[in-house]
Amino acid sequence: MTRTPRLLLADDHELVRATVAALLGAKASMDVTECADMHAALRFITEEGPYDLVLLDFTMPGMTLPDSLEAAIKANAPHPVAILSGTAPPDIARRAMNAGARGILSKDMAPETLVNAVRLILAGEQYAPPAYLNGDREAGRAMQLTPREMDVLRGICDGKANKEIARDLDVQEVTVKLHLKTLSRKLGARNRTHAAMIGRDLNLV
Amino acid sequence: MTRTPRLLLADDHELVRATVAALLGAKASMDVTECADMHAALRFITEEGPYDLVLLDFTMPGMTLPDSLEAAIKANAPHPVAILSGTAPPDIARRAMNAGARGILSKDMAPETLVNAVRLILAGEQYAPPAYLNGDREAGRAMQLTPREMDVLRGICDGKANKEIARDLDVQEVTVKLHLKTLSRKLGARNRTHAAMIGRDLNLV
DNA sequence: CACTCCCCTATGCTAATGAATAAGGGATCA
DNA sequence: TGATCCCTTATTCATTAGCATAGGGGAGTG
Repeated sequence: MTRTPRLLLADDHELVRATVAALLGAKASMDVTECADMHAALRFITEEGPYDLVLLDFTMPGMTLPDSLEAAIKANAPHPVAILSGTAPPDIARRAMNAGARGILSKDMAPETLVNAVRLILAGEQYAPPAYLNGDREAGRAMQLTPREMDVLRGICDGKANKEIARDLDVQEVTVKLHLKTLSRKLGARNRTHAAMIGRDLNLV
Repeated sequence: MTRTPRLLLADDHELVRATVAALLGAKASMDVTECADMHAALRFITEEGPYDLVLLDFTMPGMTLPDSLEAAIKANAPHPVAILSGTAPPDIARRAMNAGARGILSKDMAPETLVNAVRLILAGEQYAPPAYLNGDREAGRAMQLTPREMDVLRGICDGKANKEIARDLDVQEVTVKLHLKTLSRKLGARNRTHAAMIGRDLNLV
């Protein structure tokens, strides 16, 4: 790549913008434009784009999945759009990739990794942490779900009530609740339904 | 196919057995063996099998998914095993097919359709109602989910609470509950989590 | 042995879900 | 103009889910 890549970085956290922009701008010699919400991002893309790469925070004003992501992808076509996430739960990642995002970047990746991931996407590849991409069961094990937690998750995915799962596993209902709470924490789920969906996305069931 | 196909029909409802056996036996000239539970089915398969096709009710004594289904498939290999369902919710169908079942037959299919489906499977094909097989969105529309119900289902699949969905859709929480109840009935789901999984399986989200 | 991790249980509480019933407004169609 | 369907809201109620805190027992490891 001979030309200086032009990037658009959209994130409502100023600290994140500054950090990432410094990293990609100063250390990787890229031309980084910044903005703080989805509306501005779309304006930048249509008026000054397409950019070689658009990085979108997935929690920022105006950002919706998949609508505004798709709008950005369409506006920036054929150049790639990637998601910059704090902690993107796997289902968000899946939906973003399904919608056509070319990568999932995490804000707490090692700086070198982040730069390399951006270069990868600029080169036309995809990038997503292995745990995100089309869940092989290794991802699940890496997530350290204990056998009992798996049992409970399976029950949840069948739409069973805690009481029912407790009967099946021959334990008390409180125990099921405990496992559910811990596995939800591990999966980044906000409740049983979310946990079930994430488990399904990771092919844990 | 020159030889008379040998079938094993396992269902704990005598009426169903009689009906289906008469249909396949008398009208389609097949040699149908009957039994009433999973234990007997496995015994028949190992002692007198393999059959050209094994038909298993998915709600009968001893039947478990995926364990005993897999046992039957293994015992009857390489000949096919199919599920005979009353009203198999899509997630059951998916899991059965994933486990290696070669078809999903419904007890309330038109008799000709049932016979044809059996012949199809005997010929080495697969059979499942279109609504079951890897959900194209047509299946969803066929299931008549109204736009609002789809909105609610999407919210559920994101792990959102009713209150949250209500805010997003700008309606009252009771309205969300109503939509949830009706869509759950349509999908055959027992609760929100189950509905979310079924919706996911049908690619409605 | 002390430490950690997994598994299980108990108590107590608040919030969310689910179900039932009743009913009004708007759109479409015969 | 009924009939039907979708969307909406209200009210009430029982059940479930979810959270926090506190603890015991077992298995494995430095």
